[in-house]
Amino acid sequence: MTNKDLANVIFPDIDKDIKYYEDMYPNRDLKEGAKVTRFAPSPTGFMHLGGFFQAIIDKVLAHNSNGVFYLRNEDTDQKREVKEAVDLIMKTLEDYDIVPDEYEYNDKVVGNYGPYIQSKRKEIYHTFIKHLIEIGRAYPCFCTKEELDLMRQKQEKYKARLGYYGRYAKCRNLSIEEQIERIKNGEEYVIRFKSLGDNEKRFFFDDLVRGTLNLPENDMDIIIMKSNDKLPTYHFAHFVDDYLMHTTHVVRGEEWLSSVPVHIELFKAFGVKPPKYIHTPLIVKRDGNGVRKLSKRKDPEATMSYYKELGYPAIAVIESLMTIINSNYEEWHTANPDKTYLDFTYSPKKMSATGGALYDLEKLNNISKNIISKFKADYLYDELSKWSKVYDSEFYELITKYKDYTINILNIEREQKKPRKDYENYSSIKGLIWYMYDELFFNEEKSYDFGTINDKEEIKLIVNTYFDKFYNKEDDKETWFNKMKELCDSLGYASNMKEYKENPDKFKGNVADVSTVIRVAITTSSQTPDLYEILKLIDNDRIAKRIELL
RNA sequence: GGCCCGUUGGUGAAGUGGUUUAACACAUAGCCCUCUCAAGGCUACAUUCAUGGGUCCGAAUCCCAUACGGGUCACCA
Repeated sequence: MTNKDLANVIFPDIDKDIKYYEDMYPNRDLKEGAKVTRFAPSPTGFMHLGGFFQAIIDKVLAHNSNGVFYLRNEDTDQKREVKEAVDLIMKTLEDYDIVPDEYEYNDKVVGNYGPYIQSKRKEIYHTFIKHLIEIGRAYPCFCTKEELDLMRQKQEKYKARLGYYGRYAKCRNLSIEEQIERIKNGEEYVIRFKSLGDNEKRFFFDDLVRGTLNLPENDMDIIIMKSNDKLPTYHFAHFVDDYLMHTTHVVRGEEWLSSVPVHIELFKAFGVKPPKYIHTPLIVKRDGNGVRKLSKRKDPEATMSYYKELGYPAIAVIESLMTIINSNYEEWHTANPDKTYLDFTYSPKKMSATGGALYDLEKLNNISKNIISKFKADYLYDELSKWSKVYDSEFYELITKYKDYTINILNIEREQKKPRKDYENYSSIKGLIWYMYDELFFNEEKSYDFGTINDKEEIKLIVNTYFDKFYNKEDDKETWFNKMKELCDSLGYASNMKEYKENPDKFKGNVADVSTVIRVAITTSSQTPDLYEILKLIDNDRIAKRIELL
């Protein structure tokens, strides 16, 4: 009895060999230096910000080197799989315009290195595992959960390293006869990798972010194939897929750093070169006095859908992530305003290796405000329309009914060298311009705060005098403002701020107080864009109705 | 507990032995401008790089120890 017999008992139907697949997936025809990256999420039902963060890096890396960025669905944990997860992942990548060069979705396969779904690659994994068994580097393990628990307890008691290795690996030395017999008896088993490593020995490993690391060799006989569905574990699938798909750069979270010795030994067992690794910092958030990993349950901002619901432009989210990816990004972007983030040369060495990057929503808001302020009004309108259609149907109907009017509102203080920056996302817009719509203005609970002037009669006097005697929709801005000053003079308010400051007692108030009254009377808010523009957009009869409410 | 990674301001961080009196950006505060707000302009914000020791003429930068934070040790990825 030989290992070959064992391999045939375990995989009687596998008739291909490694070479077959190596020939099937030859080296990619790319120019020197082209990087092949992949986004490899497991479909568990939501898209984590951290995964997206990695996808951006993958995309930038591939784009910059004329390489390939592909999507691989890591669905080997069928227990955790959520059906719609794949749709969500694809949709998110589409929303952010980072659709991979190669992927598999809804029976559509793009690219020559598929299948890109791990559950469809079973035969390939089995072929590689069979090879390992044949050369004596993998074996069936019959240990039950209870036995493993017992082993762990023993290890804890004697303060030994935890895990299945060395003398604790009791199935590694079973005779082939016994192995075959137990399999034929229908015993449950997993396949373990037979490690040749020595935990006392160390080797050097280059992580592109952290530099050269000195790590202990792996000596764990890790599970490479699970018992129930015969699918590989992450470690083994990582080796097979990234080898066959010719990934050059693996971008993954730093939680994988401690598995590096395992992965290196796997590549070594097949005599092939491992890819380069970029272990990214985890994205954390402040929690009391400490920081912790962003959690999908506690932190809404951990999920990509959060940004969509609030209506952040996709590019704003990407840009804010870019500032974490490489902090010289902003400087670069200011120096190269016409380029996009895809043109930026990402350098892993410059990436912070700090325990965790704190994702800062304030920063996002700032970036987003700047980006939205540069949109043309009709583009903003289209985006707002798309967003509100899904998340605020009432507002959607309103802006659809008054499309041109809405565009005009959005255009206030926009067509200028330094456009106004007050919309941080689409969901905040309604709260800032609601008063422009009579449907909202006359139906919402309102409270007026006129600032320094609060005598009712005085307020009415100011407003009535202004609209009866001074206001004219045809006026240009300068005339308009001069009339505002005339109004002040006629009612005993200072039209000149300097004069007022020098001699406040001589006046009832100043031009700022008066314009605030008019502003609030029409909008209820003292914080609005340019009053002149606002008044221009509201017809006189609508203005009259608003004055009646005072 | 073993192993691994990390520790510069409120935040992201630049910085790899002297050009650092520690960049840039966000946030915060103040002033200016101003019909409001936003924007913009100006100014302030780490005498110090977790702590302690060492090497050196010179250290945030190199070495050692300690502390603290994180990761990992699953038939999850």
